[in-house]
Amino acid sequence: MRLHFDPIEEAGANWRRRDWGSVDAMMATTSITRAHQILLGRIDDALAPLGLNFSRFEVLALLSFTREGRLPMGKIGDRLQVHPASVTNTISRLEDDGLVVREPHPTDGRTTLARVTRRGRVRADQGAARLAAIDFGLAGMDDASYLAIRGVLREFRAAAGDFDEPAAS
Amino acid sequence: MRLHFDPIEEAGANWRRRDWGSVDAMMATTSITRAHQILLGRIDDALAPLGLNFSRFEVLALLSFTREGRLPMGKIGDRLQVHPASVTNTISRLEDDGLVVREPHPTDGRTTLARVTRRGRVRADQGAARLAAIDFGLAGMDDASYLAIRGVLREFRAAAGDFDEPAAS
DNA sequence: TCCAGATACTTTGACGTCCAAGTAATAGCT
DNA sequence: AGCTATTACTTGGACGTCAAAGTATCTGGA
Repeated sequence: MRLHFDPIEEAGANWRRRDWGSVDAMMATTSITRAHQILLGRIDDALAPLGLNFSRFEVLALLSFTREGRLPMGKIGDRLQVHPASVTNTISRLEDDGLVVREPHPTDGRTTLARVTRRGRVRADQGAARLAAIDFGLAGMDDASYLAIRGVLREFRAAAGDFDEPAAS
Repeated sequence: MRLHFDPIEEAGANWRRRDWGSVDAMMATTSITRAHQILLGRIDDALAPLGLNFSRFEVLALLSFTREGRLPMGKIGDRLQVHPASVTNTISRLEDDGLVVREPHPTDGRTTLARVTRRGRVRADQGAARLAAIDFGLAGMDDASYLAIRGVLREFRAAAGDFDEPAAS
């Protein structure tokens, strides 16, 4: 279904007519929401043939970046900003596919480590190649726009307390 | 959990080290994903006291913008870019709360109309006020950034076929 | 040493979204 | 009119996320 007008501009006009306020913020937020929806759809489509979705791929990539290819479940959640229950679920599915294994922590009995397997590393490489091939869903956008988005949103994420700003702002 | 570094910058460094390609696109997409996550969390928190989430609010707002306060289910899905099954679910829940009613289409027996009730209109107004109060989750961002985001993403959405560009590009 | 509180993960249940299949009604062609 | 394809919505199942409760383990103070 292709609309013959920009639904966000339309919403902005309605919002203004109603005098509901914060029109520019509404349009910006809605733009981000819609862009996210498009991107996630493309990414999941690209990864589907590998039996991955974006969440699973992110975990594989994160593990493969570490020195020993493993992390405590909790750290994975912290890094990827997902709920512990979601980590449990994601790791269980990756384990079912033999891309990850669970290991006990050597000294802390509470902690479970997830370790990426050889197959998992291969799968991560394949996923990365597929994502790069579609420019992470952003295909067609120019480099300046990449940087603009990243810059504006980095500021936003920092203000939201997503991470500590470096001392020298 | 507040990290002491920007996880996206970190991911970019790892990605580059691995030579996985499309680093700037990866960082831009990840930024959008994370921003969306933050925004949706704030918005749903703001609407929760009203028994709404963003999806439900969007439907109420959309209906209240129409001349007669009603639309076919399918049109709602087209406008908000959500699956028909999701529309069914959302409308059912709004109906349970008395914010919307289903009506048969006067001439087309296949079609069901959703109509916003008086209570639904009030609830939409309340939701809009709450969202405006938090600047749609973007609080703290300046007006120039709103416009920058909207401009860049509008181009992206148009390229993605989200809507037809006006003749004079 | 012992125990209360904190930490780490899992389990259960509620909710939202999507896909695929099913039901009902309309539209178009003959 | 009659038949077929299309359209509109709903239902059931799979999956992902989150919150809250449960289990196991660790930590730190008495």
